[in-house]
Amino acid sequence: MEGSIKFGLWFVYIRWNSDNLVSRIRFVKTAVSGAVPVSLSKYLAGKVTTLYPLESIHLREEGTYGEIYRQVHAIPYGEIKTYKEIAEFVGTAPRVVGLAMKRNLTPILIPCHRVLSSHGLGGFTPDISIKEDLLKLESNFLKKVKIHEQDQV
DNA sequence: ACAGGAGTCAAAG
DNA sequence: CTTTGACTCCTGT
Repeated sequence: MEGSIKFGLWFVYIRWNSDNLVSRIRFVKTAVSGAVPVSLSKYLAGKVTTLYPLESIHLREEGTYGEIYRQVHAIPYGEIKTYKEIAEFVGTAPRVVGLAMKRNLTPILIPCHRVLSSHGLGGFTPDISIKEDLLKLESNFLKKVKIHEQDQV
């Protein structure tokens, strides 16, 4: 199954199967017909913090890249880590983490936007502004939650 | 066998 | 502040 949904100036394309296993997520300029999973549209609307029950094919991968993808996947919503931190945990070089992120077939699901460089944002394909938007989306959601909690006290 | 990354750090201009 | 070079190590060819 496949489909797309608008996100800012881009469309998020997604392809998945009946087991909620996602094989591809991509940022494209023009819409692809078809609906997307509810959890994805809610996430992009800033209404939920989890993509469950969607799962990335990368999590089942063997070897160094698999380790990297699992570590990145474990970064909580709204939090960030550096390429270096991930590299040290997995036991490899920061550049290898960068490479793995560039070849990430399922961004958002494997939240590569939460991995920044030591000095700045780091990169993002096809456009760095998407990375900024996703980070903004998550920090805005967390702010709202805080305000709501204060109301209840 | 080899070149190249979504990186990092120190040193120099 | 910006540029340069050394270091790193996995992947695709």
